[in-house]
Amino acid sequence: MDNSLVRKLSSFGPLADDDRRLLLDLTSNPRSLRSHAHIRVEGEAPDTVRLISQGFACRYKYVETGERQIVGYLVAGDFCDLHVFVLKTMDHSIDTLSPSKVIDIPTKRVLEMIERPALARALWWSALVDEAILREWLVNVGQRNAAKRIAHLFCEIYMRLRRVGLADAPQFHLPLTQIELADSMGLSAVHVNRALQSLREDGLITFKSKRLEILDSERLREMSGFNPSYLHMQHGDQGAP
Amino acid sequence: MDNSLVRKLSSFGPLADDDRRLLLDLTSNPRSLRSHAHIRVEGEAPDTVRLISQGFACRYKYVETGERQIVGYLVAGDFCDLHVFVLKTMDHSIDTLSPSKVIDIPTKRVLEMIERPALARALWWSALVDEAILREWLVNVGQRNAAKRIAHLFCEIYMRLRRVGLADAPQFHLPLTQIELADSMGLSAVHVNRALQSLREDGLITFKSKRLEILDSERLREMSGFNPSYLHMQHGDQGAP
DNA sequence: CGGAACTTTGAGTCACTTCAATCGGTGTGG
DNA sequence: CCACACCGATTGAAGTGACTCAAAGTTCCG
Repeated sequence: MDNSLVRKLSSFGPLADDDRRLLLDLTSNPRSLRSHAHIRVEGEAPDTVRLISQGFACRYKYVETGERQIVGYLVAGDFCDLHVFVLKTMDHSIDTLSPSKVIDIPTKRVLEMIERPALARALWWSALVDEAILREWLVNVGQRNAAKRIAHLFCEIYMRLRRVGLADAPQFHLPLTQIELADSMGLSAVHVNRALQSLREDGLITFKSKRLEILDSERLREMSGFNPSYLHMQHGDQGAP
Repeated sequence: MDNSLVRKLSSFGPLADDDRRLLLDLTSNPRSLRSHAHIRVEGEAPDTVRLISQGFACRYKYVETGERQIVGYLVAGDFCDLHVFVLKTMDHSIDTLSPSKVIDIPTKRVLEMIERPALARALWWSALVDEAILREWLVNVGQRNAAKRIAHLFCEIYMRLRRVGLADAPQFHLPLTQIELADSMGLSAVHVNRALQSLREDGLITFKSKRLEILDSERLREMSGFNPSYLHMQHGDQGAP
């Protein structure tokens, strides 16, 4: 028996059976959300920890001009917020990008998790990796051109999906529009379109009907400067297909 | 009795006397570092938690082209790494930017801190705020033009220095070169220079000999879209001078 | 079938880059 | 105490990656 959360936390280190069982217990009874539903809204004060159990979502923030910046994607096994007990309000929002399932973990259960050293460490690891991903996005947007940014993002998502068992082959469902890609990478949608064309012309990817295929993952990684070490996958494969 | 760490954690919530005492105990015996010394190097495996007790430092990462992206600044009271027990290696480096003092907190002491609920929450808060700052940097670099990015950064640093009692007036020591500003904001040094000129011409700041003066903090905040809520300062002032 | 949302293309513009030179301050060794 | 060297700040000029605007094409879906 297995699910995305268990798989993800296992990529940090092996879990004992009872820890695994506790995690599996949590994930019963998910709530279904349609595409483009609000999971969290900036300013609200969550009193549970919310977990994505299926689907895709994104974190984002609006700026004064009305533009938005997507600051991260969430896939199955990712926590929306580990704020409970600590931060009063959300400083950003989270929306689904596809029909999804989410689980609300009541604070009581979170405490149970934290009391188990292995799970406490695994949660801490998960938070540190989220932060490392954010750093890498900043590097990406700050230093790379459009094609490289997008290529780097694709490499990252591929690795993260593999980690939870959702992308055995370098070919997977990726429910992003070019507009959403633009909002993630600090680019205009028009320019994203042209950058994608160039990646296609170079034989690196195809991306059509929300389906991404990585044709040459070695070259994609190299041209984008992708180095998966920031994902801190201490166990399991480091990615070569 | 007081120090930067205590002040910073107090901006999250009041501390009991014994918690405060424990924090003060930690901060005896700092180690002095010259300017531009390495605090942490990408790839190393820290076995302590390192804390900046005086001075300025920056986190950064190099990309394949040899450019670097600075992904954050550290001021007195900031932790370099809360990785211990969890992450094997550093995925980025940290250098001082001025003569500084750092403190190594052995894992034993970290455990003592975590055993106290109030301190555990305060550390968790500190980590969550670091992540929020990173998100805001991504928004900044992804969505704003050069002058606004720099203005936003100045607002942030001002708030963070106030929080630890290092900037009573909107005028303080800021040991950054234009090159470092460029590396932070994803800009060229030449363009940073011109953006600074425009901020000066608009009567918003002066910045000379590593000294920043904010002439009109209200307008600086407004033009850069700075909203301090992401710093989650639940106690203490929210910033208007 | 029709409309909305997304993708693609073209043309013109602009923010930011690169290259290159100069200027200024500061530390150092003779 | 001066001369040199070095680093950072500044300026100018030319190039370009990415943007905006606008229109047309395509896909999706009720």
